Amino acid sequence: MTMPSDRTAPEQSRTRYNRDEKVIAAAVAVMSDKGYAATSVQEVADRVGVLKGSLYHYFSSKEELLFRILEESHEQVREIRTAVAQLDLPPLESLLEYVTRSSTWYLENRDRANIFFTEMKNLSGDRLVAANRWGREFERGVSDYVSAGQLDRTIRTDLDQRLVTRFILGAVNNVRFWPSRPSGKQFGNEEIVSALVLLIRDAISAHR
Amino acid sequence: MTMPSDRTAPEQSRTRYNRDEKVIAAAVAVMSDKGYAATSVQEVADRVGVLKGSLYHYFSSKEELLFRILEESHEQVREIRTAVAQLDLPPLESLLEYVTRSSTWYLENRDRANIFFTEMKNLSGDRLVAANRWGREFERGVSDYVSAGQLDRTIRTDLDQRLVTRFILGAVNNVRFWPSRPSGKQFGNEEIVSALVLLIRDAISAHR
Amino acid sequence: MTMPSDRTAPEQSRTRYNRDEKVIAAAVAVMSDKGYAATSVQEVADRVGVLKGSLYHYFSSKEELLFRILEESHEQVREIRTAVAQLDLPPLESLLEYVTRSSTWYLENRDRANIFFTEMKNLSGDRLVAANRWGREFERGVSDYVSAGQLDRTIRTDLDQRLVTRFILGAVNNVRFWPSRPSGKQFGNEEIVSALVLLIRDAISAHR
Amino acid sequence: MTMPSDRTAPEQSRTRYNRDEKVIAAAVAVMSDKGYAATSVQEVADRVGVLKGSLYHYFSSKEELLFRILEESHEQVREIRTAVAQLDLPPLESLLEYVTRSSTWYLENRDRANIFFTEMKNLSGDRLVAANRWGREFERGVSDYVSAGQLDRTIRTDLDQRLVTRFILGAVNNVRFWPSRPSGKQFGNEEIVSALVLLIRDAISAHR
DNA sequence: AATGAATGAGGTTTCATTCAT
DNA sequence: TATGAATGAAACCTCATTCAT
Repeated sequence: MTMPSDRTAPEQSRTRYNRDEKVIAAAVAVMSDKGYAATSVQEVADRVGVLKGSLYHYFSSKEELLFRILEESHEQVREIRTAVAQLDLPPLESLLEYVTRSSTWYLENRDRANIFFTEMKNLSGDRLVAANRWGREFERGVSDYVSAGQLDRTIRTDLDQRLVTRFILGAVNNVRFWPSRPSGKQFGNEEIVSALVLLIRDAISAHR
Repeated sequence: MTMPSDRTAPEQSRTRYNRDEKVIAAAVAVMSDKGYAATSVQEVADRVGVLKGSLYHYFSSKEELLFRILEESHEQVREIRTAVAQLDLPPLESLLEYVTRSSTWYLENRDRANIFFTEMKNLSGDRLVAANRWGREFERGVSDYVSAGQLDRTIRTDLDQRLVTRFILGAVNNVRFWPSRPSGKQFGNEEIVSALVLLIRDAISAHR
Repeated sequence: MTMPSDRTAPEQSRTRYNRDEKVIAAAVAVMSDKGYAATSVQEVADRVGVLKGSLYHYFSSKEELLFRILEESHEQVREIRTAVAQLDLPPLESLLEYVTRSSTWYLENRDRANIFFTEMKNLSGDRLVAANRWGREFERGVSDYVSAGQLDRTIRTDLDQRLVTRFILGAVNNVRFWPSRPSGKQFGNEEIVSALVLLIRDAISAHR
Repeated sequence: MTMPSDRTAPEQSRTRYNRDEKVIAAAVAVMSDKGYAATSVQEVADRVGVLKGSLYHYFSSKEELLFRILEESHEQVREIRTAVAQLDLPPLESLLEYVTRSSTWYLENRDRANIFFTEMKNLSGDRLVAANRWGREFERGVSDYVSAGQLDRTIRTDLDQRLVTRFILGAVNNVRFWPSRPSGKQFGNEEIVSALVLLIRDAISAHR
């Protein structure tokens, strides 16, 4: 809450920041694995290497910890959307670029993605309201492109925009379950992403 | 820990059977909403209208209750697969028929589907092993059709069978999030399913 | 409570009696093994082969079941004492005869003896009062012989009668832990008992 | 299930150590009185003056609490055995010295002795295995002396060593029931112990 | 910042007992 | 007699959170 004084700021804030991130990283790992409700603060503390009580210097509650994780994920995906928007591509290309980049992020951050897509329901009050807003934003990011793509006839118009949007969202949200390569004999992230893009393009484009 | 044995004698009593089902229905509703871990036995009991302790006449543990729910869902989806197999259609048609029927089931049993796709991790021991086996079975159901479809050239061969399979599974598993029609102004289940099938067909078929 | 009518009496009472005994036998086995408090009515019912609720036709409560077991044991040991008294032997010989017979009973009824010596504390109210009376009676059975033996100089008089009595009681109560012969290579009951008697005699007799 | 590891660092804090001991002392008192199974964690907590949940800072389970009590008792009796062994007395004298010291310990720690001799059966898994090992150790402590005493002809050889051993163990284990002196009109511990030793010596020695 | 003891509410589960059938 | 569903209290244990140190 209080700003660090000028003199000690760089050192302190780095320390603080690192510790915050360490806690978040630990929480992400555990919560992705067992789910928010089944995760105890104790387990997170164990992983960080501090005592349970000490965590409360960084987070006011378990729910806030979840919120911060979701917020970070949301922020990073939003940046992807912003970056894609600045490329000024035609709708379908924008959409596919967005699919490419966000899928890549999900694959590189499987644990965070898991939490993002399954644990929102554990928030309450204002935090839940904020998270739901993110969800709608996220959906709009895709649905706007779909609408535009139908207008310029690059995306099929025989299906309602909402259905096409859901289809894309579902396919993208699920990449995190695609086979990874723990031992090198599976697929790389780029391979997975280009397959996904190919399939989505063929599913939704107007030309066939 | 212990595997559930046969609980209800077949004829034993309509009453008993109904009560079992009532408990399962209550648990499905609550667990779909809040998740297994965040659901208390108390809440399920309240919904059934009995005392907490009374539930243990029907289920030996909360985990067994979850297992029974998953088992029922598995059973019903498996029946769909069996029925489709008996139609003796060519691979791609079989696959799409299977997509049609299972998607419909997911839409008509959204709560059960939610639990099926997100709460397996809460099982342990033998029950977890059994559930994982279902998961693999389920995947095989799709992946066998994909392989056959690639062999007879009706399904695209430019992508590895495992990637195509995952894409389909992801799309199907996610129908449960598609916009339903609580107030009549959304889509009907058939409409959703035919859109899904159309999109999947265009994504994976060899002809374009 | 109600006396059976004349006609059906013999049959009925035998049945009833047998069932009562079956229940008691089951309870003895389980309670000796796990202790009264750790024994559930369910386990007793399982062993008898009836449902839990049915046991309450025979016993009004778990505590009464325990009481009946203790009462039976007490009764049988009391009969031993009476029989010995009727032999009209001199004090030391009476005492050793009593040790012989009661030790034998403990060895032949190890489970009942276990319960008799360890589970009385689980009774309450009137039943506890009655059981404590048995305990004192039991002790008197030995202590009277010791006193008489000290009077006629067959039992050592250098030790207070109460100490000698406790010593004997302790030795006798503990025979149930002496090595039995599950596979024939241990000792028989008679062998154990005569060793015990020999040792006690040498410990307490006045002549040495 | 899991074996208890080292709980308390040696120096760690007087406070912690004391609290552990306070909890153990409370548990000893209650469990000796009512038995392990009939003792609720609540009762122990009440006696310590903390909330039920707080006890779990010191012990991971009720069973572990029992284990710790038994372990402490075992440790103290083992030290007695070690001390006696270092006196380098002839077998019979060693045995009687051991009887003297351990009986004294039982009399001074009646509650702990009660638990030690009756509640082991409530352990399970590894803890039960460990406790059974103690039991065998304990028995060996006596039986080795008996064997040696028979070899050097100070202990009677007309009875099998195992029977003599059991007799001694039974007599010693039972001192805890001998009449104590709550109001001064009973016997002192030394008086009880010397009577016991006298009786055992006369029972088992070869000279008579 | 960190500790770790303590809290207190709530979790799952067990169980003796009752009772309508 | 027998059943077995239901009860309701109480059992053991967990856990997010607080706070004095």
